[in-house]
Amino acid sequence: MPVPTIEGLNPEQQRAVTHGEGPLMVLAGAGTGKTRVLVHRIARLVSLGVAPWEILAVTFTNKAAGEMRERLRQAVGAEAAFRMWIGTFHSTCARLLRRHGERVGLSPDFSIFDDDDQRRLLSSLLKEASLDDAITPRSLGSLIDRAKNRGEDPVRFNNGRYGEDVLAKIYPRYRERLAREDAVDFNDLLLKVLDLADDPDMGPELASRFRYVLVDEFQDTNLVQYRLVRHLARDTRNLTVVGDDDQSIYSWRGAEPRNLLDFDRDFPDAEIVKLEQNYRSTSIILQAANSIIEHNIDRRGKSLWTDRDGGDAVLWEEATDERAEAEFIARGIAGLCHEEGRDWGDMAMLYRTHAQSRVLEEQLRRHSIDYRIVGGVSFFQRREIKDSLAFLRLVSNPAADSCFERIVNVPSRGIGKTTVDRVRAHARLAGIALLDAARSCSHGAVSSVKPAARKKLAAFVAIIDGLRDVQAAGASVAELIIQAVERSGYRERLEIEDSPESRDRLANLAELVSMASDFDDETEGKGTLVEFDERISLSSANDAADGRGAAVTMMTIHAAKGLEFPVVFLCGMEDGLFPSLREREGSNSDRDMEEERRLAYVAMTRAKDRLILTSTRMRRVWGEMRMNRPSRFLDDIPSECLAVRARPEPAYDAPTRLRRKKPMRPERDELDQRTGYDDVPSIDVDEDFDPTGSTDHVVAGEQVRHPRFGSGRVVQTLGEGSDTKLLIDFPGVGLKMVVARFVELE
DNA sequence: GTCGTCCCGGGTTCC
DNA sequence: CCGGGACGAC
Repeated sequence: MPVPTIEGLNPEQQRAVTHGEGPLMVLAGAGTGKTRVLVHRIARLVSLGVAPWEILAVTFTNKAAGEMRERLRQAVGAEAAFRMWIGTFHSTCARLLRRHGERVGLSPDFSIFDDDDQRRLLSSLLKEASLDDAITPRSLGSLIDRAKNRGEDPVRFNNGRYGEDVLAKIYPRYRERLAREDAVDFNDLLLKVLDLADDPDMGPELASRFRYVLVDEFQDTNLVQYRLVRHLARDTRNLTVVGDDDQSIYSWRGAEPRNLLDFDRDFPDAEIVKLEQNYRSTSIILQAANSIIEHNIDRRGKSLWTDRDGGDAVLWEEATDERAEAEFIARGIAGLCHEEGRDWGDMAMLYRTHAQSRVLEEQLRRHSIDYRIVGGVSFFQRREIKDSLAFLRLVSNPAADSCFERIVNVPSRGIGKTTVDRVRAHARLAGIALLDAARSCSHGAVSSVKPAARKKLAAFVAIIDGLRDVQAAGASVAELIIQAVERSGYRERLEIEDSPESRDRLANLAELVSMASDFDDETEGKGTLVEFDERISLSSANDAADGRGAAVTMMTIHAAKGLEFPVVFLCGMEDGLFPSLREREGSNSDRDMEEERRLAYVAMTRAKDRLILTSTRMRRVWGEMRMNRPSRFLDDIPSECLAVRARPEPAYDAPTRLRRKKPMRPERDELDQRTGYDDVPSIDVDEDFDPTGSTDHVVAGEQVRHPRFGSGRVVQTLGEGSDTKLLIDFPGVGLKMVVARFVELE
C-alpha cells in the first residue's frame, strides 16, 4: 500500500514519520524540523489507532514537553493530547512512582529533593560527622551524582580518590535520611524506576506498558536514562530516538552521546534517517557553523544544507573591552530596529557564562532596550519560594526533617541553635520526627527546654497544625500558600523591612500564589499540594521565563538549545572564555574542546538571518583585567563568510603567554582586503547616541581627545580627583596611561 | 539570638 | 568584583 505523502514534508522527514514498527533513529541536524517530525509521527500513530496513553514521548525540558503537547493538541485534539505521556524523564518517572512507588519504598506523597535540598542535607550531615573541612557539600553532591548518572553505587569504589573516604561515611547516612523523609533526589527518581523494572510484577508490566516510546535530544541522555528507555521498549521495540550528536553539550553532567552514536549497536535492526535539510539559517551562517563543527573527529557526520542561499556575512566585531562590546551590541540592536524594521523580540544575545550578562544588561538599559534574561538564579531556587514550600511540605509530610530545620526559625521567631539541638537530641532518642519532637518538647517532655523556648516551639507547631487544618477544610493550593506566608509571619516581616529586596521577595511570593492559582484552575481544584510541590521541584529557571512582550532575549548558549532567532549576537568570542579553557580534574582536553566546538555550533545555528560575533581585547574577570586573543573558533570560519570591522591594530603587546606561536588566523589587514568590510551589509550603529547627555566625569568607554595621541576610548580609570589617571585606547597608537586633566571629552 | 564583617570561591545546569 | 556562608561581637 503506498504511503500517503504528507504535505510539506521532505522525503526524509516523511520516512521518519511513516516508519512502522521497530526501532528508528533520527539523526536530525540543527533546524531540520525534528519537532515537526515527532509531532507528525505521534499524530500518525494516533490516526492508525494507537491509544494516546500507549504513547510515551520524552523531551529534554518541561518547556519542550509543554510545546509538544500544545502542537499535538492541534494535531490530534485536546483529549488525546491530554492522555498521552509527554514529559521529561524525571516527570515521567515521578508519575510512575506516584502509582507504583510502594514497591520500592516510597509513599504516593514522596517528595523530591532538588540540588539545593541535596546540598543542604549534605552540609548538615558533614557537620554532624565533623567532616565539613574535608570537602564541600557541593563537591560531595557531584561525586554522588556522577556515580548515580551511570547507575553505580556511589560507595562502590574506594580507591582513595578525592573525597571517596568522606563519601563512604556520609552517603549511607544520606540515603537513610532520604528514606526516612520519604524523599528522593533527582537521580533516585530514575533509579527507583529502574528498580521497579527489576520487580517481578512491575518489570514486565513496564516493559510492555507503552506501545511506542519516542525520545527527543537523545544525545543528552545518560546511562540510566538509556537503560530505562531500553526497558520501556523491551517488548514492543517500538523505540524512536531523535537527536544530533553535534549538539551534545551536556556531557559534563553525565550525558553519553554514545547512546546516540552507538544506537544501532544495541538495535541493529534500527532504521536510520538523517535529516539534513536545514530550514532555519542562511547558507552563510550554516557554512560558518559547519566550518567549526567539522573539526570534531568523534561525530557521526552529517552535512546540513539549505536552499536559503547567501545571506549576510557573519559579522565579527572586536571591541576594546566588555563595556565597548555591550555598547556595540546595544547600538547594533537599535540600528537593526531602525534600518531593517526588526523587533527586539527577533533578537537574542548568547553568552558562555552568566557572569557576562551584567555589563550587557547595563548597556541595554542605558539604551532603553527591553530585555529578558532566561536562566540565572531560578525563581524556584529563591529563598522565599523554597521557604514557603518547606512549610507546605512539612504540612503534607510531618517527617520532613530537612524542611523543619529550614523553617523552624524562619522568619526568626526566637528558636535558636540551642533549642533546635535539644529538639534534635530528643527526636533521635525517641526515634521520632523533628516536628513531633518539637511538639512534645513544647509540652515539657525535655526539662532542658525552658518554658520560654517551649512557648516558642508551641507557636511554631501551631503554625503547621493550623495549616494542616486549613488544608483539611478543603483549601486550594493557592489559599494554602497565602495562609502559610501569612501565618508564618513571612509577609509581615518582609513588609516591615520594606527594602527594595524585601519588595522583590514579596513580589516573588505573589507570583508563586498566582502560579498556584493557575495550577488550581488547571486541575479544577483537585490538584494536591504534593502535586504542586512536584511541579515546582521539577521546574527550572528556563521554564519560568515566558516571552511576555517583545524584548531582546539574553541567555547562556546552553539555555538556547532548541530555540531560534532571526538575529543572534554571540558575545565573548575570546580564547579562555569561549572556548572555555578551564582545567578540570580528570578531564580530557580534546574531549572538552570537542564539546566547546559543539557549543559554538549550537550557538551559531540558532540564528536565522544574521549572526554577529563579538569579542573583546581585554576583559575584567573577577576584578582583574585580562588580555584576550580572539577565539580560535574565529580562525575556522572561512573568510568569505566573515566580515570584520576594519580597525587599526593596537600597538600594545599582549602578554606573551596569550600570544599565538604562529598566526593561525590571517592578519587583519589581509582579512580586510579579502572581505572588504564596506562591501558587506553592515549594521548601522547609532554612533551619535549619548544616553547620559552629561559629561560630569570620565568613565570607561567614553571617547576622549588627547593633544598628542588624538582621540581614544577610555578603558579604565584609576584613582580619584586631580590624580585620576586614565587608561586610554588610542586607535593607531595603542594603550596609554595619561593624567585625566590632559584630555577632554569628545 | 541577631547583626555585622570577613573570607572564600566563582562553568555551562537540565531534571 | 560579587554574593553567600561562617563566625565573632553585642
